Amino acid sequence: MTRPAPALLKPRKAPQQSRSAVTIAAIHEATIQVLLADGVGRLTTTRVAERAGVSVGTMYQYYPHKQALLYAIVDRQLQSIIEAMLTAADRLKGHDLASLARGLTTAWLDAKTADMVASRAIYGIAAEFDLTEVMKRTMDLMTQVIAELLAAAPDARLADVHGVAFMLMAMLGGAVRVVLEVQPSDEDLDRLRRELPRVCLAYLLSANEGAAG
Amino acid sequence: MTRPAPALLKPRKAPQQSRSAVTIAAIHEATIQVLLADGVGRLTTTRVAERAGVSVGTMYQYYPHKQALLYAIVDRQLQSIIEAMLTAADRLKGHDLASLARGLTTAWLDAKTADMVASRAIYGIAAEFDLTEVMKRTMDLMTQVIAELLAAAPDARLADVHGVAFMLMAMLGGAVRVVLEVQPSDEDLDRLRRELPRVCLAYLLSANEGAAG
DNA sequence: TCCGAAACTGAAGAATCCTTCATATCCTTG
DNA sequence: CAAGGATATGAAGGATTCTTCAGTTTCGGA
Repeated sequence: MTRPAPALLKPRKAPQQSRSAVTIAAIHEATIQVLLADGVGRLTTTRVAERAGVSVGTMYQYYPHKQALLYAIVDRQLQSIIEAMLTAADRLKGHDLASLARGLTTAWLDAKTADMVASRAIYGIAAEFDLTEVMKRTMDLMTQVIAELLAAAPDARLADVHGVAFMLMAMLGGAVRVVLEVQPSDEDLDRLRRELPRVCLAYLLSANEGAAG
Repeated sequence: MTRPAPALLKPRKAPQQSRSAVTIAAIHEATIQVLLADGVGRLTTTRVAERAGVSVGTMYQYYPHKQALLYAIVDRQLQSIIEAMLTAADRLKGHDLASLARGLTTAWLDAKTADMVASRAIYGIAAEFDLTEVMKRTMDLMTQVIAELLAAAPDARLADVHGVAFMLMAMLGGAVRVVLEVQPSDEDLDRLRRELPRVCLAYLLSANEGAAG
């Protein structure tokens, strides 16, 4: 998508006193709330400020424009997920396919549901401006990480490691996304948590067999 | 999400002369183009009219407001997908799990990629206002259809047919979505087409075994 | 306690955007 | 071919939204 201009997406200034940190947190929280309650279309600076209990001007003290605020929120969430996955990857390195299937799905679900509200809110802005770009980069990184795990698995004999990692990432990311997006019931979440590892493992074993010499 | 008001989402009037049909088609096409080129945020009535080569007023002759236009486009695409899937389901009824895995993924991918541009565009507005509602209903319907197919498969011995159908739908819908959303390369699409059936089949067999008496 | 910096305020300007409607043009049918 | 409905136009009103900035309040250190 050829969007407006990259613009300056960085925060305007960092908080120095503790009260401003509180303010920023309130703004973030308010943004997510408005996002979930009213949708992107009705996410206005005024509404966010109002719900955060601050004035509009305050927001503009930390972010040069609305986009920068949204970007900050998405970035924070993505970073948190990346971090969680990298930690999990570190722990899972060298484990067999079964452990990987279980470990990866658990880590992904944990990361996404830890702050489920934020996750759901973010799906809403993903389409806006150039967030696709950021999300694509994140997915590529995750795919890379998964590929390395697969390569290091003792019982793995995969012909196309990267291809399998790609599919795994698409399934994980996609399935969790569509489920979370529609305000899932507890039953739905349970099912996801129970079946997703099975899906991944079944696929891994199938791909492994198919490529066995 | 508590959104504005359901509003009247139906078209204002139906075309009677052939030229108006052409106009409507042009408006639809333009909407999708603007959506992909500029994103939801910059999708304005003026821009759409301009690209369609008509005046703004013309659009308001067929749709009471912008939302109705977007709704019409989403609805058309969803209906087309539903129809394709129902046709496929009809053909696949009574087939075994392997055929179902192959048939369902192929049908889904065909439906989504037939008008890939429209599909991608729609992912962008999905988050907006009450489209989540419509999409959820569509997904529920599809899940139901898949469940019936699974129940009718001769080699199926699934304990929780609905649960498996739910997962299958989440995987299909989700995986295809995340891949299409990021302007996939031909290689990505090939991979999806090649591996997705394998994923589904592997899962079905695994679930079938796990539940065998 | 007092002062300078940090943080906050919110009215108002500027920019969009949605929608209407009076008017003009194009078909079709009798 | 003339009349009447169907279709198209686009300037303008009304509403919303983003962003700024001059002025006020609060905090922290001296």
